[in-house]
Amino acid sequence: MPGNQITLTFPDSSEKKFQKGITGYQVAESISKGLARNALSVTIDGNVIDLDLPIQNGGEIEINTWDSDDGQYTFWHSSAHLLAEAVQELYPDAKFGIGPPIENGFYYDIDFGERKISSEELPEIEKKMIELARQKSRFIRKEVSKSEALDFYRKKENKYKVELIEELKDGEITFYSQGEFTDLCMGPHVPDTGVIKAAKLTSVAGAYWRGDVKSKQLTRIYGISFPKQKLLSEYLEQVEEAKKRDHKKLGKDLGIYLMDQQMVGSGLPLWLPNGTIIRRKLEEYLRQLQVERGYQEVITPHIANIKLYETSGHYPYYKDSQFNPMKVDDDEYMLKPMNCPHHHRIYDSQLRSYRELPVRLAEFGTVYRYEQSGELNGLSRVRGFTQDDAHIYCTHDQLKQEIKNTIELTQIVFETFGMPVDIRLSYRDENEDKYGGKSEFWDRAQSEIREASDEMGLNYTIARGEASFYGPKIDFIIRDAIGRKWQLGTVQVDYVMPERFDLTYVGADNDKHRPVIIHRAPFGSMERFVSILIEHFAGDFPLWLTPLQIQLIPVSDDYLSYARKCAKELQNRGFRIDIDERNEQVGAKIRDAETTKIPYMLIVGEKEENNNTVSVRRHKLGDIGTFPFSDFISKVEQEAENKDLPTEILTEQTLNKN
RNA sequence: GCCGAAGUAGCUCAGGGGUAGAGCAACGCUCUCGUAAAGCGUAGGCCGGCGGUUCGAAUCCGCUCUUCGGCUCCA
Repeated sequence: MPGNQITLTFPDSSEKKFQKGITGYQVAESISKGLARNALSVTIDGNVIDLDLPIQNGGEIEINTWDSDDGQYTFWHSSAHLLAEAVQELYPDAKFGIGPPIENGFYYDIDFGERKISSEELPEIEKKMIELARQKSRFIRKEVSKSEALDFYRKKENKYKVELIEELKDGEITFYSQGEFTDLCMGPHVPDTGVIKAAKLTSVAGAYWRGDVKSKQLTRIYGISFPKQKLLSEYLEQVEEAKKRDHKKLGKDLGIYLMDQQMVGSGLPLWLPNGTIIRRKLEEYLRQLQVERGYQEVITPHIANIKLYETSGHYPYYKDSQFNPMKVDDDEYMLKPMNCPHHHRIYDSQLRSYRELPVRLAEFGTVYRYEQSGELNGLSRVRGFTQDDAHIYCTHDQLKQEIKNTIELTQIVFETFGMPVDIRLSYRDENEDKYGGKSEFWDRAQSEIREASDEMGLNYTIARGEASFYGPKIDFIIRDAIGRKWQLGTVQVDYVMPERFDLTYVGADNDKHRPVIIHRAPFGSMERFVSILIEHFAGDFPLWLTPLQIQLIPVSDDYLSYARKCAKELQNRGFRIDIDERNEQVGAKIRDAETTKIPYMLIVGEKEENNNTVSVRRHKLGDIGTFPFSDFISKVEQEAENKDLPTEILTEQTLNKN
């Protein structure tokens, strides 16, 4: 009977008819046995459900395996339940909070009462998890009434689940059980625990119940799991790789920055000579791009009268994350927490005509914010940092084009570093109190950034509730060389500050009008960007950025003069070079240059001196042969000029494309 | 700020109630050397800080500071 049939559309757009009430598993089976074996859950019209639930209505269907995000989500969600089951067996008094999947694994928040769990106990829990997984217990879904659910957890004296259930509607409450463990859960889950072949509990940490500082702090156990042992090993290798790249370690090894807790203070980095070269090179690079695009650079002081921030509304709005004001004469002054208000005053310092708009004011401006001590982290989270800030004052008619220009600039920047970019449009959500400015402006700004993105043919996602308080924004989320995502640059539209600072321009009609402001910062913060670059390149910077570019290694003292001659020539052409004049063997000098990640080594001895050549070693590649000195110079000049990426990055990208 | 872990030489780490250890780095001397570590020697530490227990503490206990992993926050 046709009434009993539903039509399902597969990801490849093919359609198939099925009996109403068929399960996801059966659909998978109808495609292939392998798919059915690997299936973890099924997504129908965007809703992820269990494989054994009957499908009542047609729609878009996707069978989720480990290879899809939904599949991994299901897998890790079930793993969280497995973790809870193991904990329940080992610590019968434990009370469970919530246990969701996350980007890389899962966690469970647990109240262990007076007992403290240390990381030494994790292997035992891990062992129990695998033992339980081997029992291949099925995940059984059960619909329960609200009173039943409340009864169940009241008996267990679990106030957390009771609190959660009280907020749910009767009729939509489900429990999931596997083995001896039952949990309040809306699902979905994998068919049985047997699919979890490998698990690793990675850390234990405190976490407030429902993220509320005033609530009780529960013990959060983090873990990750896989359907194959091999995947776990690969994951652990990747974690090791990330550790090797840690900018805090490399930053110290390579002499990039220093944190001096004793006398300077937490979160206040000291840039060492090597780090300063990298930072200045980045600044020069962006400055050049900005000059080409009509930006004007300005410099503003590090403190200002508090009136400035009261006018912008940042104070007292962000009072908790600012350094306390200080008394100066009869006024209060503050360390500047952002550059924008200063730029607004520069804009407002003269009468502006529509003919001179857009005015684009740029500054590498250092700002100070009071971050909580526990939040500080190397260069990536600090209390004093420099933004590659700029504010573009333009007319409403110019807005879209200016947005496009800033997007284009940001894209060029990340391309230079070999970082693929994902774009996110951050809109406001329904909670209008969180935001300033008129509703109509918001709607207009949101559609402008969307139109600009569309016209540029960008792929983007929309995130509601991620806007800043004064306007919607475009966030650039980059992926580094080992696939991690970082939110970097942003472009923000602002209709609020022009009002607050009463900014105007004289239009063609001879009337005063409000400009619109675009805030933008491709790097975001120089400190954080450098920390990400260090990890992205694993310290092997492109030639143009690297602090020491060429190491000259004379074979013995007899060839020092030739080495000095070459060095002088390279220096004259602007290269950063060093001669290893130490009384060491060649092998040792090479080794030291290699471990400090210097891109080029020039070994010079009798042969080279006689033929006016250099023997060239490239970092990580080794000996690449002997070249006439002049050929070497043109090769490296070109490499630096083109801002070529280190070979390895190029290789990884090429591989990723295939 | 809160939870957990850790602080021993410039770096990486061992030790552990009875005079503080190694490797690398540094410094000195010898070797003048051909593609990832020459040899010998010297120096280097209030075992993060304060207090307690003890005849005696780097070691045990308490507090504190700092760092790391999380939580919260991020204009």
